[in-house]
Amino acid sequence: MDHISIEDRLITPRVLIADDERNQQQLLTYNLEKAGFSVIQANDGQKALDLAEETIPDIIILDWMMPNMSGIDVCRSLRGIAETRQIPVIMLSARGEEGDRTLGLDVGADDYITKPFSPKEVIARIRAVLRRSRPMLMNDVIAFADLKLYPRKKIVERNGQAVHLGPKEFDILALLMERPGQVFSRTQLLDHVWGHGIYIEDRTIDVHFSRLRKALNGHQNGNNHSDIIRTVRGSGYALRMPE
Amino acid sequence: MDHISIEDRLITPRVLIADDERNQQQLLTYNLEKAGFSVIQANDGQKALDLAEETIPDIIILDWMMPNMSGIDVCRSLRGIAETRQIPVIMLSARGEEGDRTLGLDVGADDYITKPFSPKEVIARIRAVLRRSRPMLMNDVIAFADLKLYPRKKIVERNGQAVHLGPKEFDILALLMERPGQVFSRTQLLDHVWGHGIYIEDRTIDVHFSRLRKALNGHQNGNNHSDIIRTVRGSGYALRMPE
DNA sequence: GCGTATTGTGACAAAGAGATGACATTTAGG
DNA sequence: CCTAAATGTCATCTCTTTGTCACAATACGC
Repeated sequence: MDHISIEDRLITPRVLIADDERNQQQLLTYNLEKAGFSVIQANDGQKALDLAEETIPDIIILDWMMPNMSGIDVCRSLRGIAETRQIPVIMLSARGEEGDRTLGLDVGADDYITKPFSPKEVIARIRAVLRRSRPMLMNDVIAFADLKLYPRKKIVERNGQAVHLGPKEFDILALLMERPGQVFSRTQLLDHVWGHGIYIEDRTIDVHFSRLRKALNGHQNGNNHSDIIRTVRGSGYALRMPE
Repeated sequence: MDHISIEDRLITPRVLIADDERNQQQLLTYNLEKAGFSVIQANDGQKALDLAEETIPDIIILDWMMPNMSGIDVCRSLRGIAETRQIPVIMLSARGEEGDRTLGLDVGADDYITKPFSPKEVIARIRAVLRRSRPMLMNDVIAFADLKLYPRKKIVERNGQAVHLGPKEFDILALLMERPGQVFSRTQLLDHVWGHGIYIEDRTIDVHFSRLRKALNGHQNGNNHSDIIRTVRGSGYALRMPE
C-alpha cells in the first residue's frame, strides 16, 4: 500500500494504536478507520516506540500494560525524543485509581481513558485532543474576515475568489489565522513555518510577506482589497483585526 | 543572526527551576514546557543564583535543599540584588512543618509548596503568582480606566478607539499599566524599557512621554481625553488613578 | 511675585526597520 | 533531463522611530 501520497497524509489524521490485546486492537482500528482516521498498529511497547519515530503519527493511543515496555515507559521515551515530543498521547488503562491517572498525565499523556470504554468514547477523546493540538487537521475550513483557508485542500479564498499561494505563503497564512490578531515575531515564524534549526535571513521573511500581500490584496486583477496583514514595527506581523 | 528579541521573551514566561533531583527536575521541566513556559535549569543553589542574575527569569522555583547553597540562602541573596529583587520565588520542600513554611515566606518567597506535589499543582501556583506579578504575561488584555492594552497583539485602545504607538511608547505604557499608579523614575524606565547598559539623555524620556500623551489624549482628531499620565515632579511618571 | 529648577514640546538629523524589484538557486513534476 | 514554480538573497528605496537640542511653559520654595 504505497500509493499514499503526502497529500493523503494531510487529509487523514494518523493514529498509532499500541495494544497487545488483539480484540481490543481490532475493534478500535475498525471503528477509527470508519471514523476517517488512518490507523497504524503496534502490539507491544517497543514496536510502538519504533513506529512512532518512524512514521510520526498525529496522535498515539497507548495501552497501559504491554509486553516489552509499558505505556508509561513508552510515553516517557516519546517525550525524550525531539521528533515525537509534541505528539499527543492518550493512555488506556484497566486501572482506575486516581494515582495511576495522575501518574499517566504527569508522564506527559494528554488524556487518560479507563476501561471499559466504548469506541465512540475513544473517538470523541481523540477528536478533542486533536482539536486542541492540531486544529488544522480537524477543521475543513478556517475563516477570518473575508478570508477562508482550507487546510486539507491547501486552498485559500478571499471574498469567495481563489487565491494562489506558494506552500510557504500558505503555511504563514495558516499560522497567522490560527491566532487572529496575534503578533508573530520573525523568530516564531521561522520556528513554525520553516522548523527549528533552519537558518535563513530575516529579510527573507519580509519578502514572503510581500508576496503574501500581493497575492491576497491583489491589485493587479482589479480587486482592491484592504491590506489584511498588519506590520508591527519592531515586532513582527499579524492579521489586522476589524475595528 | 540574533533573532531572540525582547519581544519573544514577552510571549513565553521564563521559569528558572533549581533542583538537584534529576527526576523531579525533568518532570517539572517537561510539564512546564508543555504548559507554555520556557524553562531554564539549574542543579545547585550557586548556579541558580548565577543564572538568575544572568537571565532575569520571570519566576524562580527553588528546591529547599540543594548542594552548595540552600534554597533559603539563594532566596535571601536574590532579595539582595537589585536586578533580581522583585522576581517572584516559589519554594519546594519535603518538610511540611509550619515553621519551615514561615521561614520560607519570611525570607521572601512568594509561595511555598510541600512535597509530594503534582506538576499540575505547581503550574497552577506559578500561574497564580505570575498573574499578580506579571499580568502582561498571563493576560490577553490589560485594562486601566478607558485604556486597553493587548500585549500579544500590540494594540492599544482608548475608549474603544485604536491608538497608534511606536514600540518605545508602547513599552512605556505597558510598564506603567502593569503597576497602575506607581511612579516610575527615569532610571527605572531606562532599565525596563531600554534595558540595562543603554545610555541616553534623561530628557529623551520626557520627549517620549510627550509623544505618548499626544497619542493617547489625541487633541488633533477631535477627541479630547483627559490626561491619563501624571507627572510627578522630581520623581518620574505614573498613571493617574481615579479619585 | 520672583527666580530657579523641572518639565513640555516643536524641529531636525540620524538611525532603524520594512517593502520590493531583480536575480540566482533550488525543487517539484513531467 | 527539462521547465516552471517556488524560494532565498541582495541592493535600494521609503517611511518611522528615535535621540537631542533649544527654547517655552510650569511648578515650587521663599
